[in-house]
Amino acid sequence: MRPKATVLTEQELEIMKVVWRSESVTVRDVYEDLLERRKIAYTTVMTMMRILEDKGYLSRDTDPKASVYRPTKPKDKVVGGMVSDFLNRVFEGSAKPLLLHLVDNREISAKEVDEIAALLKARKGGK
Amino acid sequence: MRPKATVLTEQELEIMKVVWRSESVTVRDVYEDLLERRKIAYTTVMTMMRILEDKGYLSRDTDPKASVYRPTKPKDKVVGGMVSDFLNRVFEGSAKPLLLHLVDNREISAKEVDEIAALLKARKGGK
DNA sequence: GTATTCGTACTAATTACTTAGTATGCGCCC
DNA sequence: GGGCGCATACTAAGTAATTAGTACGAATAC
Repeated sequence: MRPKATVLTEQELEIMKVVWRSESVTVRDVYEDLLERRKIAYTTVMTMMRILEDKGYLSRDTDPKASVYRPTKPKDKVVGGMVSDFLNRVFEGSAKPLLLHLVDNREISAKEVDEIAALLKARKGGK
Repeated sequence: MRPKATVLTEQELEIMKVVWRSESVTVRDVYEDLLERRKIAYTTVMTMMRILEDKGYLSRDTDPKASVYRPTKPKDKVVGGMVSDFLNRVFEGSAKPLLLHLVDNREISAKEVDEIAALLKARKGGK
C-alpha cells in the first residue's frame, strides 16, 4: 500500500546528477563516476538506470557497443519539482518559513538575499 | 542494505505535525485529526506512533486511561534538520540555487525577501 | 454481571527502494 | 579460434515504509 514516490529518490537523484553533468552517458560512465565516491556494483547502476528509464527520466539509444542514455527532463524542471514537493510536504506550500529556517541555520548570507532581491526586482513587470 | 531514513518520512511528519500542534496527545487525538483529511485505521496511527517513539521523536506516559504522547524534539529543530538534509541531498548544501528555484517557481515574493533581508541585518553582529 | 467500547500488543501483508548475482551473448586479443 | 572483457536481461534478496487485522484485557454502559 505504500505509495510510489512522485519525485526522485535519493539514489535516483545521485544518478541523474551524473547524467545531467554529461548530457549523454553509458552505464559505465555513471558507474565509474559513482565509484569514485562509494562502493557500488556495475549491475546496480544498470538496474537504477533501467528504473529511471521506466519512470520516464531517461531515454535510451541502443548503440552497437553499449546503450546510450540521455535525460528526458531538464535538471531545472526536475529539481524545481522536488523543491515544490518539499515545500508542500513540510511547509504546506509557503516558502517564508523555509527561508526563516535557512536564516536560522546560517545557510544564507545577507549577500545572497540581496542578490535574490535584485533578481526579483529585475523581473518585476516582466512575463 | 537500504539505509534507514535519517529524517522523518512523509507519514511520520504528518503525525508529528498534529502532535506539535497540541503538545500532548493520545493516539485517538491524532487518529481523529488525520481522519478528517483521509481514511486511516486507528491501529495504523498507533503503529506509527510506536515507531516514532522507537526513533526517539515521541515520549510516552502510560496513563490509566490511555497513553499520552509528547514530542521530545521541538518542531523547529526537526524541521530545520529536514531543511539541511534536503539542502545537502539536492543542492550539495548551498542555499542559493534553492532560492533561485523558489524565485522561478514564484514561491517567494519581493516582500518576503525584503523581510528576510531585514531579519538578517537585524541579527548582524549579534550572537 | 454481561455486552460493548476502547486501548494495546503482536502479527502480518504489500509495495517501494536498494543492491547485486547469474547466465548469456558479442566482439576483440594473440 | 578460444578465452577474456564487457554489456545486458533476468532474477533475487533484504530492509524500509505504510497500512491494518486479531486477540485480549480493562473499563463502561445498562
